Amino acid sequence: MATMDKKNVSMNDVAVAAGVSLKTVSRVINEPDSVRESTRDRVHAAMEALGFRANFAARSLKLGRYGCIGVVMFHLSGGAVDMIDGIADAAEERGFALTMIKKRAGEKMTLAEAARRMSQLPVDGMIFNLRQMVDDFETFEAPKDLKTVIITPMEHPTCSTVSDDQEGGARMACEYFLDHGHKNVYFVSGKKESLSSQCRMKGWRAALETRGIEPPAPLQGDWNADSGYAAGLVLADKPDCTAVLAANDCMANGVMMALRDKGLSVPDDVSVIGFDDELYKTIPNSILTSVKFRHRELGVRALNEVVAGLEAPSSRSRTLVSGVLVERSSVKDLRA
Amino acid sequence: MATMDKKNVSMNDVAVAAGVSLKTVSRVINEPDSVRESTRDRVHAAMEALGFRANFAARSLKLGRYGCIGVVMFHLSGGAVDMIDGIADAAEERGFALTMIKKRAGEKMTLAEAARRMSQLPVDGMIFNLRQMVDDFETFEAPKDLKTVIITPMEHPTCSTVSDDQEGGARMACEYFLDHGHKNVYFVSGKKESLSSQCRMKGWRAALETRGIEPPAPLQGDWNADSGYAAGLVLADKPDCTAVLAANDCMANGVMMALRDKGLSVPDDVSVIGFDDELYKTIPNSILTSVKFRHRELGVRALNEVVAGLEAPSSRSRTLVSGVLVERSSVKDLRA
DNA sequence: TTGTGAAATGACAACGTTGTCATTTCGTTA
DNA sequence: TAACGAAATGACAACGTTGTCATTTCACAA
Repeated sequence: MATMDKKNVSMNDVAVAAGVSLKTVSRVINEPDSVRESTRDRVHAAMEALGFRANFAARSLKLGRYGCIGVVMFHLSGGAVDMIDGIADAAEERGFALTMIKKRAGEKMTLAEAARRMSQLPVDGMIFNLRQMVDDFETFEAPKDLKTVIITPMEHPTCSTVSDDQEGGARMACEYFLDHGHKNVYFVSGKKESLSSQCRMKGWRAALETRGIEPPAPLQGDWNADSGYAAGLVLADKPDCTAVLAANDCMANGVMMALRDKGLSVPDDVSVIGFDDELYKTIPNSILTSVKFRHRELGVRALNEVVAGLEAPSSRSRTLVSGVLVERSSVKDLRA
Repeated sequence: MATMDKKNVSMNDVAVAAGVSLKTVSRVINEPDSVRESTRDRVHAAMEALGFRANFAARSLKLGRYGCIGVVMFHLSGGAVDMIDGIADAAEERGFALTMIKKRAGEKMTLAEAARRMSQLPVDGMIFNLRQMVDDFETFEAPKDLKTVIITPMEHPTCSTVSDDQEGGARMACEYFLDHGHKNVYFVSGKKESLSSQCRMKGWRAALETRGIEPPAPLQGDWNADSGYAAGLVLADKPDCTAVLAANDCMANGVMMALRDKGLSVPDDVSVIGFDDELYKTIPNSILTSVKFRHRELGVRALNEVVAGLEAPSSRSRTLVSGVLVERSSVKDLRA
C-alpha cells in the first residue's frame, strides 16, 4: 500500500526484498513456469510492495529489439484515422507498440530524413504514410536493418509498398457507368498534388480508353464541395454528360447540388459516383453511389508486412487493397 | 560508400576506426565543441564509413529518460486527427517523439490498465485521450514518476486535464440565439455515452436556465445526419420552435433538410446552429453557423502540459480551450 | 538412508551508452 | 627553456536487464 518513494525500483531491489537472486526475479517475469510457486508468490509480493516496473531501456538493450514499430505521417488527413486505427490494432495484436513522428506543416521531409530520424528512436521497423510525391522517392534506400513499408500507390524499387487500389477503384466505378449503358464519363479531380487524385484519374482514363472512348477533359477540383459545385455548373451545360465521377464524396455532392440548381435530376438526367462513402454521415437519405476504400484493412496489412519482414528487412512486396463499390441510387440504368 | 554489413556498429567500433577513445566519440555526439576539429572530423568520417547510428536503448538507460511522450487513444474518431496533429507538432518542436497505444474495439480499458501498459514502454510522460466515461476515473492515481495529462471535459482529482470548453461553446451558441431575440432553443444530442454530447447539452441547459427559460425536452440523436433528419421532422411540428442547436454539423444538416422538406425555411422560419464547423466541406455554399473547437490547439496544450510537468509529475492543472462561433446565415435576428 | 536425474536457483558477464575523474597535450608567459 | 593553467582526451564504472553456465535443492527409487 504505502509504496516507497525510492526513485527507481530495480529487479535487484525486488530480489533483495524477496530474498532471492536477481535472476530469479527475471525468471518470474519472463518464464514464470520455471520458478516454484512459493518463490513466485514471494517475488510477486515484493514487486507489488515496491511498485516495481520493468525498465524498458535496459530490457531493449539486452534483447536488441524494442517491440515498437515506427510510423511516419507525411500527411495526416481525415482518412488517416481509420488507417492508424488498423495499424494500431494490428500492432497490439502482435505485441507491438507504435512510435510516431509527423512531417510538420511547411517542412519538406524526404524519405531519407524520415528514416534518419526514425532510426534514432526505439523501433524495429517502420511504416511511411506517403500521400504526395517526395523528392527522393526513387533513390531512397531503407536502412538495411530496419524493415520499411511505404503506404503509397507508387511502386518503389527496393521497399515494400501497400496501397488502396485507387486506380482499380476508379476503373470499377467507370465500368459500372459503362455497363449501365453510359457512353461517356466526366471526371472531377481532387487537388493536383494528391497521389490519390492522380491515381483515380488514371483509372478513370484507363477504363474509358480500354473501351475505345476518348476521355473528355477532366475538371479540376480541390476536394471541397464548392469546387464540385463549380464543376457541376459547367457539366450541366454539356448535353453529352450523363455520368460524372468525382474524386471524393464532398465534390460529388457539390456536383449534385449544382445539377439540381440547374434543373437537372440525379440520377434521371445525370448519374454520379463519388469516393470514400462518407456522404451518408452528413446528408440524410443520401443516394450517392461511392467507391469505398478499406483504410483500416490497409493499416492492418501495412503493419503485418512490417512485422513479417522484421527478420528479412530487405525483402520486398507489393500489396493492393481493393476498394468496394457501395451501390445506392445515383446511377441510372440507360440500357432499358 | 560500401558500408560494412556488421550487425551493429557501436561507438566502440567507431572509436577504434578513428583511433580515439570511446569517450571521445561520445563527446563528438553530445558536446562537439569540446573536441578538437581535426579529431572531430576523423570521428565523423569513421561514423560515416561504418554507418554508425546511436543505440536508443543504451542511451536511454544511461540517461534515465526517453524523449518520448505516450499517447493513449481511448477513442479514435474524426476530430482526433487534428488533435494528434497538434500533439505531434508540439512534441517535435520540443524534441519529443510520440509512443502510441489504442484501446481496441470492444475491449474495456480502464485508466489503470492504460497506465500499466504505458509504463512498460519508452515514455517520460503520457496523455490520455478520453472521450467517454470510464469505470475508474475517480479513483485512478497516475504513476508518481510519470506525468499524466487527461484530455477530458471532466475534472480529475489528481491528474492534470485539458479539454475543449464544450459547455462554454454550447452556452455561447445558446446565448447567440437568445441575443437575437429567440425565446427558446431546442437541442438535438449526439450519442448518449459521449461526453462531448453530454457537455454540450449541459451548456445548452445552463444557458437557458440562466435566463429563466425552461429547457424543452432534448431530442436524442446519434451524430449522423439521418438522426438529425428524424429530429427535424419532429421539430417542424412544434409551433414554438424557432431555434435548434444540434450537437454536431451533420445532425444540424439533417435537421435543416427535414425542415425544408416540411416546407419551412432556414433561417426564415427556424434558425439552426451546429458544432464542429465542417459542413462547408460537404455542402456547397453552406449557411450553417457553427461552434468550432480548436482541436489542434487542444493537442498542443496537452503536450505542453505534459512536458511542463515532467519534473513535477504530481502537479495538477486544468486547461480549457475555448470554442469559436463561426457565423454564417442560419440564424435569423428576431429583434427587428 | 543413499544415489540419481530433474527442477530450481544463483553468480557473473554482457548489451552500448554517458558521467566521473584522472591523465595527457597544448599554447602561453615568465 | 621551464612552468603553468586550460583544453583535450582517456580509463573505468554504472545504468537495469537477460543469457550462459554452474550450483543447489528436490522428489523419488534403490
